[in-house]
Amino acid sequence: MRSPTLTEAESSVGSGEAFIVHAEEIRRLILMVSKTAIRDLDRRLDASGAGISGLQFGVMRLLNHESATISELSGRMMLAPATLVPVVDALERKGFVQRSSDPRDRRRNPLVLTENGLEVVNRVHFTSDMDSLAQGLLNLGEGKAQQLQTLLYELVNSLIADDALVDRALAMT
Amino acid sequence: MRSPTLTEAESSVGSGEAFIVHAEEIRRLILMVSKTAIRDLDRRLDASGAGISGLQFGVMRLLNHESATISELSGRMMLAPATLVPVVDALERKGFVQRSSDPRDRRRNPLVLTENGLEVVNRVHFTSDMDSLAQGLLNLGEGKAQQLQTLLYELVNSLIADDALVDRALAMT
DNA sequence: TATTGTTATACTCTATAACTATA
DNA sequence: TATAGTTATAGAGTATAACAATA
Repeated sequence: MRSPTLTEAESSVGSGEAFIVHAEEIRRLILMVSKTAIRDLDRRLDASGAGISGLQFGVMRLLNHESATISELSGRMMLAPATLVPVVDALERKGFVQRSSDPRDRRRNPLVLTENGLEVVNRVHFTSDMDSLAQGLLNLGEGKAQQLQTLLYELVNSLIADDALVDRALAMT
Repeated sequence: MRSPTLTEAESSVGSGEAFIVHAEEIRRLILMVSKTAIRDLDRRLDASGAGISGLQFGVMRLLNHESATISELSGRMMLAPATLVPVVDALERKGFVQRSSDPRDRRRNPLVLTENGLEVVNRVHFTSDMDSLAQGLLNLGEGKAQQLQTLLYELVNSLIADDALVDRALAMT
């Protein structure tokens, strides 16, 4: 039971069925890996005692590279700006992030890490060698890990070609 | 700034640094792809008019293969049993799923799809050729899509070796 | 004692709509 | 008109703890 509409790409290649099968299986595998990765980070954040969530940590990590506004973060993380307001509120309450202001455009409130925030970002990592994902890649071997990374990179770039929303998404929780 | 503890695997290979870098990047890419896949399904479910969420659909899809209890589903989906209770409640309210009983073990309540539920599962698919992911794989080409699938499969099996929780996770939202 | 299903509860993640201030 | 940030609100997803029924 297929969708009756054929895309140009599908009809030009003529093997849409195979790709659906791939997509379904790849989807399943990717979701399993990502659930594992999210749980890895949550577990490590719990152990760190910093008292922050994965999303809060994702924001701090982006701010570690460069200051950014809520709008800019929302673009990079594929989230609605309103979603980030309580996240930033919490980080400010905990003293890890501060809202600053831009004299040249007073609508903007660039966020900056405090010293405490910096300390947390440097202490807790997104990925540690103890994580299931890192261990899994270790089991896989260097060559295959490299191959996988390359293929995923190409896939994401292919997604970008089709999907404006992924466009500026450079980092995520 | 590394974790001071070395795992056996890491010290035996002696290149933990490289794997951390891989893991960090692969983590990022995988999360982007999975966010895209989840959004694909949500969009399709909205369009289908069935009025169900991704998680609800995931449950129905597992029941399409064979009847299962909440406990069994929670194992396969890596979720707490309590998480699934309101999900099943909603599906039962909508008339897509029914709780039955097992005379041989009266603690168990195997879930079964109703006729309406069956219709929904067969009409809406997890993945369609219109999805960003399917399109991305199409752009990637058959050979690379196959390679990617194989590598992900090996990775998940490597995860399983390290992580009992992923063990029975055969399907996810 | 252990397991299945459940209730109660709470927290995180997420979005939409409507608003204020600024451009 | 458009953008940045916000408030209000709502809903989905998730977990833990404690309990009843059953094994």
